[in-house]
Amino acid sequence: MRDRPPVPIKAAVRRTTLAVDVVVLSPRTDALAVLLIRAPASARERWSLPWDAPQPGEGLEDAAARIANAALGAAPAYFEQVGALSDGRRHPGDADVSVGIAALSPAGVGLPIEDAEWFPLASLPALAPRHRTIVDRAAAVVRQRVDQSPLAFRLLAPTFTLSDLQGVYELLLGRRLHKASFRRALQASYLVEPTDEWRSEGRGRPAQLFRYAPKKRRGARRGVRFDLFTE
Amino acid sequence: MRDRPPVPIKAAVRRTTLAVDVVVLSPRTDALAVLLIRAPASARERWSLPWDAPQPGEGLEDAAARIANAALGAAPAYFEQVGALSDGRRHPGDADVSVGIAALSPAGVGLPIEDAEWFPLASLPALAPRHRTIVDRAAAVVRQRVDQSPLAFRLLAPTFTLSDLQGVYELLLGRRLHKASFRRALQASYLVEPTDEWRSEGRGRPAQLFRYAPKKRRGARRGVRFDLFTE
DNA sequence: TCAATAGTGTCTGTTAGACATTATGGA
DNA sequence: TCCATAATGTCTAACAGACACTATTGA
Repeated sequence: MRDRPPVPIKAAVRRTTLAVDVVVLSPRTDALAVLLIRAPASARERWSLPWDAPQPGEGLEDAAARIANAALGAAPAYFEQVGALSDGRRHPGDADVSVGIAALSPAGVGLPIEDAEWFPLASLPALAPRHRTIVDRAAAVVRQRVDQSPLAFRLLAPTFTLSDLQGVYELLLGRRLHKASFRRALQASYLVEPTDEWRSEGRGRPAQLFRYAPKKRRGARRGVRFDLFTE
Repeated sequence: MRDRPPVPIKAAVRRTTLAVDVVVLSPRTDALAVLLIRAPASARERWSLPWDAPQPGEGLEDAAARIANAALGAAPAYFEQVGALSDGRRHPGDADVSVGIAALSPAGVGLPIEDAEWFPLASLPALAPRHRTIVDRAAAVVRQRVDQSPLAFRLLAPTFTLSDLQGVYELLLGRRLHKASFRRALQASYLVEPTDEWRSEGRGRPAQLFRYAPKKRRGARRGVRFDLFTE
């Protein structure tokens, strides 16, 4: 059992082409939307994710910020890495390895450039296979981390109503939530504080505006949930 | 507002040096342990994570499997990507970008090569700064995903007692769990099935052996938890 | 006045943790 | 016999969801 290949302690590092592919997500008209840019006529698909190679010395999140900014016309509020992919799937720039990054932006922020457009997550046009995978993974990552990470608040303006917040959670989770339970749990979490402003939208009672203001508190210490469902 | 930099639709892809850094995790004597390999005398730190550049055409997980196999002498049971890093922190091979991958292996599997050793997660020797970051992130990722992913079962032999399983969860979560609650939740999850074998270890009543055998079931549909704790 | 939305109080079934008890082996 | 560990039953407090109700605005 001692004739295994030696450990590559100081292996020769090969050179690889690397792309940062950004999934800019934003709530648009009752659906999560992705920002896509029009591809040149020569490309096989007509749309693609905003992407680029990182500049020398530029961090991956910095590159993602630059790329998102160029397409959206504003800096997204939050970045979450989706992971690195180097399967055989085709990338528009034929990069060997892609780092997928989800960028979250509130509705109505920024003015996308002429060649960019929002598409609902549920009805995307054809994308290069690797971009398709990255979008799917980004959506999964965002859904998975929504209650460990303040993701939802990054899809909202600095002040928001509790119905706004619940709406974002419903978009992210893809299902309706119970209003009273949602507010009770939110109250117990000390994540938001009320402002003294109210917003009136058409009919109905005006809603109080809140802001994200998490209070330090000890972790929940709850039991194991075994939330694996094999589908 | 139209004089923003053009979108890099077809940017020139630069070449980058890429490393896959593997955090092999295994339960050893009541603590999670990481497999490190002895670095050459010329290196600044005496130990490092097993790592290598991916071969041309080799997927990242394939590379991680090859690298882990070379150090551990056996294939780990599970891989979970930790993410890509390209901050300025120093890497033993000076790679521009590292992809960190956590590899899980049951206790007692494999025979580490001569230059490899297990270190408890809580008392690691000095590592190159980027390796240190990757280890910390791997531990965080594993802790975070333990109830969405069958991680715990990959740190156990194919059959195990419920006390074994609870012990692994306690290692991963870093806290004690309530026995009756743990078993109730496990029962309700349909993740394990009993075998007709029993194991007697020293004193005490012998324990029944179980195996991981998840049944298809619908997702839990529970409410939002707001499990962000800012510490 | 009606319609629509915000926000809250109460009830009930479920569940997590505390505690106690039984079961079964080895020393 | 005693001790250690496995496995399970019961009680209780906390919680999630259903439902109903009040509050406050615009049409």
